[in-house]
Amino acid sequence: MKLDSHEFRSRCSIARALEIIGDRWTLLVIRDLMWHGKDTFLALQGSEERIPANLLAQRLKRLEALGILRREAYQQRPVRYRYLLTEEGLSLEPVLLELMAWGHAKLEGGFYHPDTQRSVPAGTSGRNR
Amino acid sequence: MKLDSHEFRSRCSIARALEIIGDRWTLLVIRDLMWHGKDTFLALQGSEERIPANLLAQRLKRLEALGILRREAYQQRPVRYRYLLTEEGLSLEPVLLELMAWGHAKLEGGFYHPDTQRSVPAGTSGRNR
DNA sequence: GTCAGTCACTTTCGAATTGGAAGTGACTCG
DNA sequence: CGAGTCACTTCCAATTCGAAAGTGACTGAC
Repeated sequence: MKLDSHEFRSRCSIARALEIIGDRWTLLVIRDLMWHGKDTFLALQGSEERIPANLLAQRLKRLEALGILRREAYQQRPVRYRYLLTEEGLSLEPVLLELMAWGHAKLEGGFYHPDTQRSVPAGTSGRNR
Repeated sequence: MKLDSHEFRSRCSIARALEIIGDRWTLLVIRDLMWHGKDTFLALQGSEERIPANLLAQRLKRLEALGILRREAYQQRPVRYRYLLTEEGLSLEPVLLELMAWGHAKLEGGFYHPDTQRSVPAGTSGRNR
């Protein structure tokens, strides 16, 4: 069921977007795929937030069905997949950037620079409030 | 319990942000407060997405406790409150804007221009995929 | 005064999801 | 062969959701 066959409960773009990605695990998976080179089940499972395996499996399946990501086999015996964001998935990057900016400014979270792949650790900015 | 006393499960800004606003009702409430002049319980309840009253009450209470919004009485008998975003809440606007851009581009959602308060209805953009 | 309507919640309860842990099958390797 | 690894799946208690009904404090009409 791709994005174009999903029945939405609202005409509003934000509400629609949140129906697709409005839970925290989905965006965290997309973050890891987008920026951190984590593209296998085990790598995604190994993030700091420690997503439970059943939720990770369900999210990957769902995001694939929606066309946000796709998987491709990188070996055959046993078959193993890597997961890759589609253009729909990649185009969520500005959302991630703004979330990160807010989390950095208001919550003292760390800052990742996607272009240079560098991180500023959490807690290094003053509280801007 | 304000943002500065919340215990986070991750150092990552995005994960932290999602711990605060990573459910769909929260951001929809913030959207209505931010752009649509819906600042009373009844007005917020009347949005197209039809948030259930118990969830709305809980989200308002939680967001107030976190310092994302505040409430002020606009009448006394019976006492009635309006809800207003704090600076923390208002600074989520770029997140909303990017969500809207993605939802508009990929999901044919409508587009709202906050500066002019004008809306382009859902379904008016071609599918850019 | 009574009654119906309004509003801001609260409560109820079944359904759905989450989260943590254990389990399973298909491998690989010593 | 057995142990370890990986990608899930299953299980189950806890939590959250969603829809509807309930409640209390009003207001206004009769």
